[in-house]
Amino acid sequence: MSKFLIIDGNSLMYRAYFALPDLMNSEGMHTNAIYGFSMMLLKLLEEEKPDYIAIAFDKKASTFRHKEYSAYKGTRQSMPEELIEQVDILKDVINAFNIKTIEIEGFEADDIIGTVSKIASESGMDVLIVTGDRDALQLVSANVKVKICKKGITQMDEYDEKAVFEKYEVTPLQFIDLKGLMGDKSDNIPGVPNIGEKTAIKLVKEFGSIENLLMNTDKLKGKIKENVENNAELAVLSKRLATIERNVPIDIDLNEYAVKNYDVNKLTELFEKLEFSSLISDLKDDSRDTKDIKEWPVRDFTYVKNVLGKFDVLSLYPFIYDGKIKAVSFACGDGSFFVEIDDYDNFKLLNNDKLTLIGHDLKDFLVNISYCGIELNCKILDTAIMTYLLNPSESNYDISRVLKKYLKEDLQNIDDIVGKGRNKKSYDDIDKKLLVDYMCSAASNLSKLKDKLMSFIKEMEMEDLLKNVEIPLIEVLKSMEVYGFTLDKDVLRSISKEIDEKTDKIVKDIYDAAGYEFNINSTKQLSEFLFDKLNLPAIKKTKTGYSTDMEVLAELIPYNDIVGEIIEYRQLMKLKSTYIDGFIPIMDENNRVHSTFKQTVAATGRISSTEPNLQNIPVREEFGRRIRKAFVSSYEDGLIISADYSQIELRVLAHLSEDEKLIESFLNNEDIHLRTASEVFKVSKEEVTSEMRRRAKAVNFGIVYGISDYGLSKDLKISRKEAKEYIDNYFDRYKGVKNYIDSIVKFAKENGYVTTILNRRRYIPEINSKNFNQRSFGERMAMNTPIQGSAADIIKMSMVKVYNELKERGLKSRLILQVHDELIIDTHPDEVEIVKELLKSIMENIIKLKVPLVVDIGQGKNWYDAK
DNA sequence: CTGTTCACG
DNA sequence: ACGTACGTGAACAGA
Repeated sequence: MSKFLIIDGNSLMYRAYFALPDLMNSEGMHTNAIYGFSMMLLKLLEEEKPDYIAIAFDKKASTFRHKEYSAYKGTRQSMPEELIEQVDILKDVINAFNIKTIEIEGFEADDIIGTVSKIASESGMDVLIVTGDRDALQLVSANVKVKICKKGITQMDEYDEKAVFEKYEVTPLQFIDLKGLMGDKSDNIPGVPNIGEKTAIKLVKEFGSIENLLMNTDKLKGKIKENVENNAELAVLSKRLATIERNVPIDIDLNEYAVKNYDVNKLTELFEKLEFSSLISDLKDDSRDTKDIKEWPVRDFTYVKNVLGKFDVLSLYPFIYDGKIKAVSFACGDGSFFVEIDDYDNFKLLNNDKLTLIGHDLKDFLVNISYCGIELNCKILDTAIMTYLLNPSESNYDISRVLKKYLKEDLQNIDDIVGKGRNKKSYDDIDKKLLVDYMCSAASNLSKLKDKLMSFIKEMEMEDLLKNVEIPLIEVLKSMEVYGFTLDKDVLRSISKEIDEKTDKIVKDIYDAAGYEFNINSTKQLSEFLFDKLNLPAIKKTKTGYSTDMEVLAELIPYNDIVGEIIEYRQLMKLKSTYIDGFIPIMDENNRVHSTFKQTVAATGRISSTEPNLQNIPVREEFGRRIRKAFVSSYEDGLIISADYSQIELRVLAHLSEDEKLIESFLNNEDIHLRTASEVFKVSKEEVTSEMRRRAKAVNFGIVYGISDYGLSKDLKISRKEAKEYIDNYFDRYKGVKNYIDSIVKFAKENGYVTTILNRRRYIPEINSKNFNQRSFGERMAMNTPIQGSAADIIKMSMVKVYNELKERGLKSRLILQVHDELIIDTHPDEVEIVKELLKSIMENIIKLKVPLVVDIGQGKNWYDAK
């Protein structure tokens, strides 16, 4: 059966006004009545779920009761100023709820309610009347109930016939007689003097009605008899005044009062103006909204505000164009909508620690809004990273590819919508329909994608890696990017000048030697000069001609002095173009450069750094190393502190292989290359020469890279036979390593993948190739990936912990860079000692291996000095 | 847009 | 007989 909810607007408005403290918004407007009324309305809609609803209001003109009795409601004070100013807004709110109000000239809300409830109940509906006034109890019948506010605004008593009788020992209709006898102070209904509730109930119970009482006054005694007899007319008038009119002449179509969706935009806007933030978040869990989303997916932020509070998991897909977030699509499950972004502050709506945001490459978005000062505290999940963990060798993790692969969803390519290169469209020229469709499809699939990926991740036992390392790392990398690394422009300029002077002279020398000018940077023109003009021996060929790389040039040095100058020119040009000319234009107003760290690029699990790449700043050659003098702290008198893992890859190898000798070396904190030299060359440690140590070091590198005699021979410029001897000797002495390498290759051949300490996985399809090169490549990957990847796991764990520790302790120092085995902290001068202790204790104890992890710390006013 | 070279771990 | 050491990114040249 349908349910008609009818509300006494005036009564509830007064009720809210008096029950609540004097609330005001920042404009000084009183809001308590609107607030209380809205709260009651929301609660009623949610609890009662009516099919029809109406709110009745008094009409200001005098009512028929005043005509009969001029003193009617005479004691009532006029409406307070603070309530009057709320009435119109309250009606706007009701309007935004899409609820119709009823007001009729000359009648009170009570009478409208009486009439409408009669019509509704006669047409077979259940009626629920909500009011603060007990008078309404007279309207109760078999299918009409009344709810009356008890205390405050949220507590209500519901009355049906039985409840009325239990409470007042009379029927609903006799309630009128009761009131006629008792009178009503608030309505200024006189009643019979000296008859209160007790006597009135007794009389109504005995006589049934006022009329019957007046006919039988002889049965009364004493003072009561006297009062009733002397006030018979008053009693009749009081009864008439107390009787709610149920036949107000109105033409009403009940269907007009069917419950509609409220106008979320308007309502949110009003609540925002009134500053009812808690109510905005109460506009929630309304399935009607999801329906709206599907019907019309373009929204504005007012709408978003309402919707976002409702969900504890939301998918988000941003459209970042020219470095700005132009639009975002939100989804809950597969319901989604699109919003254009005019004000980044709107993203603060996502600041909710109960919310989980699902995104694909969320860091891009988080970094972007962070540059505008917006930091979110919601939980995050990233489907791009999840996809990367499932297979870190993919060339890219574009959403369209991923959806195609895991959900068989076809998404139009974003490049087809936006255009590429010189065909890139201006934002306004983009086909909005296509963009909205693309973004909503992306967002609405993320949740399903997440579920699918998560089931695979659990299957592969990578949930810990995802949740404890990769996901927390997003915020760490974000912070590193946004904070940036401060550069000293003067240092760069002075090195630049030095390079210019040197190269000017070198270029002249080379042109003199050639007898003509050419582009020394061109491999082709340089090889013409070297191999045609100078007739030097061409040692190596490339696909396109003769090679002129470092290895070749080094061999040509003895033939002609100019070769040395070419080498120097190359080095200097590299430094200038990449690290000086490349850096100066990307420094911001605080002299900082902001790299982008890529979490889904390196197949081994490492992170990579781009634009600029801060992970390949020169260090090996002294001249290039001076570039590091330009990398300084952002703090006045601050320090750059560098903490690097000593021999982390060989330690990981010792752990994984459980090789006794290797473990022993690390337990005894030996010089690892010296020890290897003594083993490989079968001499005592005292007899190891520096050349032997150098070669042993190369052997160790070779082991880590997946050794081959050819590679080693080339690196050490020795014969393959000799290289093979080194390797054989090594494996003879380090049997555990040999066993490990054999078993990991075997594992890879059988399973098609290898794993790291944290169960990170890399597939190696090449390992079973019939092509020798491919297969060998696969074998080397099988050997190298668990080592390089486990080292990556370890430093990633350290990054998360170092970042969190600095944050929790409220330190000003910041983790600003990771270079695979090294963390760089921009350190506040007051925090040097604590940062050093913190780094060492966290990094060395982040995981317990079969060998200790050792961290070396360096400090200085710049990165150069921190080594 | 690919190839070469070279910067780092 | 095979002919690469593992993992990255940027600048430049020359189609």
